Amino acid sequence: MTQRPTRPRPRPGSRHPARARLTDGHLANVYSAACPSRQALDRIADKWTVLIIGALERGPLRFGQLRDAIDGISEKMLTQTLRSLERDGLVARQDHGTTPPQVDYRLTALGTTLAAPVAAVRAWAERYIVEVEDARTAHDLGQG
Amino acid sequence: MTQRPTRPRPRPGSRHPARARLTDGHLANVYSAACPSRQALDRIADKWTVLIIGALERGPLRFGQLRDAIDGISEKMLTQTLRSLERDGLVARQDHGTTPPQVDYRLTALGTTLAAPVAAVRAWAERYIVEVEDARTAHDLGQG
DNA sequence: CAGAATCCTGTGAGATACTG
DNA sequence: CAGTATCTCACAGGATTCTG
Repeated sequence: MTQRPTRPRPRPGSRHPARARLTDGHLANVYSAACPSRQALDRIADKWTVLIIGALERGPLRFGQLRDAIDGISEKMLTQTLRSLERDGLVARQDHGTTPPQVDYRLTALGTTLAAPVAAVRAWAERYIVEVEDARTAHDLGQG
Repeated sequence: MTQRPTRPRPRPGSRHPARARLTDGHLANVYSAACPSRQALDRIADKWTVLIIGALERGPLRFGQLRDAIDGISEKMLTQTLRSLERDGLVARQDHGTTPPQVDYRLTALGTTLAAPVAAVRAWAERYIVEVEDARTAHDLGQG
């Protein structure tokens, strides 16, 4: 999904071996893959994560409701992503212990803080999708 | 990366066949995978996309500068993602036609509108990474 | 330098079946 | 209902080499 804990570690014998310098502060916005906030980004910048956070924005939902709300997600990915979000303290899982089982998911306080940025991205997508599509068809026409 | 044009199309014979209803407006934030803004999201919610947009935020960069600025990206993924961004009208490529070749990339006007939301997400990551890590270790300790 | 072309592998992710 | 367990495979994506 996104957690790739056993990332093969960029082999030292690579062709672009770190490329060390960056002598001046010219490229200040460099942050290494090891940088914690980069890892957080890697986690957040994920399709299903964004969609789940978005779906939970308005309140708790049950497993099945999430599955239905997020078109195209498989139960497997839903479960996996929810587990990750739970682990990262963004989503809380509440099992009511009833039978048939009833479990719901809600954003934690931390998760709520993420909802705003995510909503901004979604808003962008909704606002500018037309421009993107236009650019795309224009580009494709140009290329044949 | 994100473009998976030949996605095997969620087979109609699937076990959760659309699940049709959603009778009431209860889950208003459902948008199907076919919905355009969903597709835009699928494109945007990508690790490399976010990082490239972020890197170009402050001004044009050349290919090598981007490669160096974005730790962990391979030349292949950089090229691919740049091509996609170009196609979507978010990034403009300028080839100076010199030898040795010199090409630089900059955000288009459209791309610039995306920089803000993306920056918000990055800001979130930087601000809350600690909480996420804490939650994670707490959770992992709880589970053994 | 900025890529294109190739080869190869890990894993993201769907399909299916089983269970309390 | 809310999962878990498997099997499977396409493809994302890294490594490497080549070129104008």
